[in-house]
Amino acid sequence: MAPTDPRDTKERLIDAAESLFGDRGIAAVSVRDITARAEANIAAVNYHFGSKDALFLAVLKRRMEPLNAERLRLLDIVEETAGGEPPALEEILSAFVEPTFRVFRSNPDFMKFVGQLHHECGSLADSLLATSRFGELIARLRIALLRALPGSQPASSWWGMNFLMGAMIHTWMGGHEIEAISGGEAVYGSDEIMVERLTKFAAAGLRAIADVGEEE
Amino acid sequence: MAPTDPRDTKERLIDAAESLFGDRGIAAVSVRDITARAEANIAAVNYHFGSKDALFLAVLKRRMEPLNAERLRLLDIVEETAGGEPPALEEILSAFVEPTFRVFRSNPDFMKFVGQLHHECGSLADSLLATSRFGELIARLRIALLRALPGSQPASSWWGMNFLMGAMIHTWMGGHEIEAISGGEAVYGSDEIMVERLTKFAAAGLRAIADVGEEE
DNA sequence: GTCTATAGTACGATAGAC
DNA sequence: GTCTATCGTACTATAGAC
Repeated sequence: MAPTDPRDTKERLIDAAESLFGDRGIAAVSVRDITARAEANIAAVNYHFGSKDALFLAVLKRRMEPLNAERLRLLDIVEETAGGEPPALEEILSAFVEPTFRVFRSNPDFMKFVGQLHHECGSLADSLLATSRFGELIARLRIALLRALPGSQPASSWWGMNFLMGAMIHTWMGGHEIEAISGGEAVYGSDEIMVERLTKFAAAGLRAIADVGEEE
Repeated sequence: MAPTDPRDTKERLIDAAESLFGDRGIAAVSVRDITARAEANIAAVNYHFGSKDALFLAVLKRRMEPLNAERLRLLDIVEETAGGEPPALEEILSAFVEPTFRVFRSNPDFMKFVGQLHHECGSLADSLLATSRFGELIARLRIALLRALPGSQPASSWWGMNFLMGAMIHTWMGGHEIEAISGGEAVYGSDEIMVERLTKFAAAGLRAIADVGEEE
């Protein structure tokens, strides 16, 4: 029987894998799950990608490359607009956060997949760092944060970035949960408001911990 | 051959499961992995617990029950000490955060396991909410936050709690990662400093988003 | 490029000897 | 309480027909 989705098998496999990886994690999804969802034959993953791991990398690269390129582009704009001055903390963080919520709106499964990846500690997590200019992005972000927080402890901005990443990942993965726990009081609302919440939260947090750990 | 660990098989199984669940997630760990690590027979999990799921619940309850009881106790103390006034935001958050870092020092695998649990969306995640007074803890925390942030948007404190949970989970699970990425600049340091960083970060963040989403 | 069939392995769980 | 042996199932990957 012909699949209901008209796109070619290779693309349907990436879509199916993205969706399942985001929902259940990478290790917990079988090739059979993926081919069933994609309405493809069991052998299709191996034919088109060679292995489950290679399919995983294809899923990661398809959206991560344009996503990180966009974040770097926004960082450029923020710094150019500010002239020689250090830009406001909120604007720097927004360049890092906002594009992910744009992807989240159109492809929530992908951002959940990235969240899963951050917490599946094995060798797979390293592929995130090695892929799609992620290391370059972190380095640029770090320099911008240090300029925006003159005199702060070097460790503080690292831990602040760590907290922001955690808050972001948890929001991608658990937004629904909070809506349920709160009995409807915490509504996701628009992306704009969520980005505003996250960037204001992290900017104020970074300023508050700038001197934690300082010698007396 | 006798196991090298002198404790009884049941306890060794819980220890082994906790450690493996924290490292790799729950779904990715097999009963065989657990019994091998515990130096027990393959049939031991079924004999002592009945199933892998029942062992999972035993791992969760063993430390989660005393942990949440301690968080509720600290919340009581913070509120009593403040008399009728609302306590400072930092102190409320510390009651929620500090005990987890005490457990993290002695049993890092357990807190990583809890982090894994929060992000493995299936039916297992619900067991966290249903276990060990977690719902009660969240409700108490929420009321305290609202009193400490008078006039704030109801949704804001929910999202702030969500961000704090994410930052905390990511720190349990990825502390090592940040130390590596930072090239040694972000050292974990003492629990006291990490708790101080997290509570100051979240308190300032909560104040900063208190009025986000307000009608004009 | 898509299918069937299957090799080879690992899984959770249980029965029954000791 | 611990062992061996095994059932029934699911897994990744591949070979070979069409």
